[in-house]
Amino acid sequence: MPPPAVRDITKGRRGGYSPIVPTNRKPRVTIDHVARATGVSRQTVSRAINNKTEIDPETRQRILDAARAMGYRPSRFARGLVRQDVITIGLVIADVLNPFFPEVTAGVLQAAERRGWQVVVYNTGSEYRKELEVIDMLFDQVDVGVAFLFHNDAIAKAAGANLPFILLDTGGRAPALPGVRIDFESGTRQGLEYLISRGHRRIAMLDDEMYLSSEAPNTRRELYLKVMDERGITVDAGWIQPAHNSVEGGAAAMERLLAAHRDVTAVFAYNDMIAIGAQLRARKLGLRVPEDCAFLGFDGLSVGELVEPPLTTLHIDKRRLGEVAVEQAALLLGGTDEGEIPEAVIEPQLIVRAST
Amino acid sequence: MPPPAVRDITKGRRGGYSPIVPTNRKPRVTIDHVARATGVSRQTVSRAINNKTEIDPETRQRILDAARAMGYRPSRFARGLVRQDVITIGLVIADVLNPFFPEVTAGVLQAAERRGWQVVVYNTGSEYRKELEVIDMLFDQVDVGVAFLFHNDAIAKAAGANLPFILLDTGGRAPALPGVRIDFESGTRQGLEYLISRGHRRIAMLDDEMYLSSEAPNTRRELYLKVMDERGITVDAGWIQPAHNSVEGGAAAMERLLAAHRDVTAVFAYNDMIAIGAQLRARKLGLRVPEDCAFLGFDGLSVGELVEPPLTTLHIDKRRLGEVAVEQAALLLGGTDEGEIPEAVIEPQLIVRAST
DNA sequence: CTGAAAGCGCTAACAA
DNA sequence: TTGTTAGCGCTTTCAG
Repeated sequence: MPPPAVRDITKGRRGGYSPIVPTNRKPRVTIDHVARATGVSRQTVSRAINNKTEIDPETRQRILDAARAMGYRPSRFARGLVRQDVITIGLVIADVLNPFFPEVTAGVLQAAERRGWQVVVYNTGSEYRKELEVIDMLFDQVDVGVAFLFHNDAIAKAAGANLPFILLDTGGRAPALPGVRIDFESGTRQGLEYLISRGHRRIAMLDDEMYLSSEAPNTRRELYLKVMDERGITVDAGWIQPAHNSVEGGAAAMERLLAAHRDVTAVFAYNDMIAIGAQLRARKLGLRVPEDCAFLGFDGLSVGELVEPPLTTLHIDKRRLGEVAVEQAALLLGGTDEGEIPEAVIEPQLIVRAST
Repeated sequence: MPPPAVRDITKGRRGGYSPIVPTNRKPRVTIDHVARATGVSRQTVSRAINNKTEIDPETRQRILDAARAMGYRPSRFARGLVRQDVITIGLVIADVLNPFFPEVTAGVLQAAERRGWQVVVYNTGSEYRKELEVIDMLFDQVDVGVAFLFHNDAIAKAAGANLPFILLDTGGRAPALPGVRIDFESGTRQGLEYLISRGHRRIAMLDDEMYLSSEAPNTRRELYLKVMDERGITVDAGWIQPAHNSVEGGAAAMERLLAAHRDVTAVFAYNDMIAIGAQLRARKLGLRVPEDCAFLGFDGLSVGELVEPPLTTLHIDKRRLGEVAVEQAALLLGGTDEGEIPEAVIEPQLIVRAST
């Protein structure tokens, strides 16, 4: 037998409705309480709360006052259960602190607001475990997932989860899920051809270190190799440096690159954050930008306009990316079959500034 | 009598379960469907879905397979109704695109995740109507609000809404609601005293234009006036320029300032974004920073480290701000009375970089 | 204008 | 191990 004494105390405290000693968790005020307190039926309370017309204005006011005084708040669960209308979208991003994602989020929030949808946000840090966990959460808590997923296992899990799902950046992987594709191939091509047209040949690449071991095809690095090859430029293996996806990561990678290959004349970075860090460090080490070394980013973050010199970049319309994803989610929820969702493509645009 | 024909057609389309022509909205698969399909009670299905122990492994698997095949997904509403455990916090921010807020959001998301809470995000743009609207949404959709609110009417509404509510930045207003206070007075004092100690006297202020008509006391502008007065420095009205809260706004304000008062030697900006825009424009107009004019920001955004010269700023621990707010929300939900919530204060810290 | 009945989809408690 | 019985709190018919 378990010791009942202890248990009873606990129960007593939680369940006790002592009007003097405030209990820890206040019991919920329900529509029935309000109905009883005002001497009407709960339907009438419901009418008052929901601003229905079929109700005596006086009664309504009386009920509203009482409800407010009692601290009544309708349960969203009970409500949602009966009128299945509130739609919640689960937005999964890698890192709120990377300016790329707030812009995507802005697009998602705007599109969602237009439709009266809610947006729950999850941050994964692109960690394997978190990505898998978050899919379970989505499954339980939202009507549709819109997600940046790095790991193939997570994508596979999402695909098998019986949950409407849209990928932000389907990224050349097998189209297990509908979503938006960012045309990195076009971007990479635009960027490198531009550099080459400006006379650069020894073009280094600072890659996101996470993609070193990636199973994903069509990474920016592979596209870089492909385009360089097409142009008949032999890439020295040392030109490619892995970088942590951050300003500091870009700086460190640049330092390593310069130690080994001081002769590169341009740097093609995985993204703007890495490019900015690299450029900053290069200048600190005495190089002139772009005369000694040019820098090309990828993303088109607005911070690129603020650094010295302003960063040339392959601009992605991140806001639109978020909006389009929500539109696709709407199609999915509207009953369109997963296979029928038209592929949306975001095409990067070269923006030339002073860093090249 | 209403014309029934039209109505009937509508009803027929929505309710028709034609197996050939897919209807627009597929009817929800419920636990009962799965139960019937597998020949067990719905309780058993529930056990299988929720990984309970009291169930034959074989039965469980059979049910799980069927559920998956049928596309069954438990309703979060029905579930929430019975086990009242999932807590959702409504995070209201002014602008996702201002780097200040993603940092706060990071703190909120992290603290929420630790507790297993959901976070729904709303963006108001500090618009009067949106702020008011969002409070209605919160009231309906979340368990507790954590919000940046600019307009006093919105704060008042939130205070009267019978919803647990925490303010991010209570900002010297009447303590209608618990929340975190950012100690702008301390920050302003640190910043201005530092500038004065460096010999500056003609210190301009670029204020957020939204606060021109604000009812809030203790704005950064008023604190600036107060400290300058304490130091015996007479402030020329023209030193104060309103700026749109953005880099471009800061730039425009700086240009106006220089047109009228080229003799100022330092600029105290409402925040980093404005400071960065101002500094950029000043340099473009030929001023040397900090020799001709020094710049001091407020926020401590990481972008301040990337500009040229790096920005001196009053750093606010935004991440901690978000975390603390969630901790206060937890107290509120735990039953602590609103008045008992201890005031949390975030103290800005002067970070000296090359812009001063 | 108001109330009674029914049920949204699920799980906790109790029986079998 | 499984099924039955009660709700969770609300809104939607349908009667009065």
